[in-house]
Amino acid sequence: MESTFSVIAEPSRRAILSLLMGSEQSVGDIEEKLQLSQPSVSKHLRVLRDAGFVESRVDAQRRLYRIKPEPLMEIDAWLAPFRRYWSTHIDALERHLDHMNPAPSGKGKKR
Amino acid sequence: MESTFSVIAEPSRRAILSLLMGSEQSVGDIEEKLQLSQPSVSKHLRVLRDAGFVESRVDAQRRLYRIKPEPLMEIDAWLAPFRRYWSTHIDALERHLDHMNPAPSGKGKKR
DNA sequence: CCTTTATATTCCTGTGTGAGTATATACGCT
DNA sequence: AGCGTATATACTCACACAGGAATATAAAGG
Repeated sequence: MESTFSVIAEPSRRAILSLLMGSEQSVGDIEEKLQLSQPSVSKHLRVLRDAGFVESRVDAQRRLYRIKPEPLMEIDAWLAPFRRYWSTHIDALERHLDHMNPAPSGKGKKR
Repeated sequence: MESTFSVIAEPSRRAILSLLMGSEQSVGDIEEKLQLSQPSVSKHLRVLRDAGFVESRVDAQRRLYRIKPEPLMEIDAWLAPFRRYWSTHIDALERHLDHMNPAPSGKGKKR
């Protein structure tokens, strides 16, 4: 089974998740709005569901899919320490935004 | 070239990024601390650098790698709308969390 | 029942990628 | 120069995965 991170490595799957953020959608809706083939949509939804990103409910012949938050929250949790890191290292970031200054002409590096 | 998201789909690369969050590290440091082969570390660092996640500076024979924030911030930006989504749909999330917890005490449960 | 609509699954194939091994490059030291 | 250390690259190989085409399953409706 695919890991949480590799699931969202796929652009179509990210697009599906973004689309589902608006409201629940049927397979046909997704197919049309994202211009994907029907089997492709079904297969991506399968992966998303297996990883817990979405769940479905039945509506006659259709299946309506909607987002489940947990896996994305998990990714967000992984990112959290890095967010803290930026805020305590803004200086380093700013230095970087300064762009590369002319190379230090000296040598004398050691360790 | 690999997309920002697929770069962090790789567990070793996420581990490298987490390690670099502490401080800059040489290839050998990473190799030892993460128990990876040297070529593997170098190749992952290549991918990370090509995608802008890290940069290196030279220290004698060694290369010291450190994090660059931009790509992770980009991922964080993609995640942001979903975060807003949770906060406006906390009810649904709570229902879900309720579902996995035993009910506090004698309250009616309907389902 | 048979047909239509909606979705899921199977099979095939090409492509990309991670790991391992071996080799190349770069730098420093004596 | 020659050696040791540190890192990068090349070359397999095996395998996972996305896409397309065809087919299977499911539900509704005449």
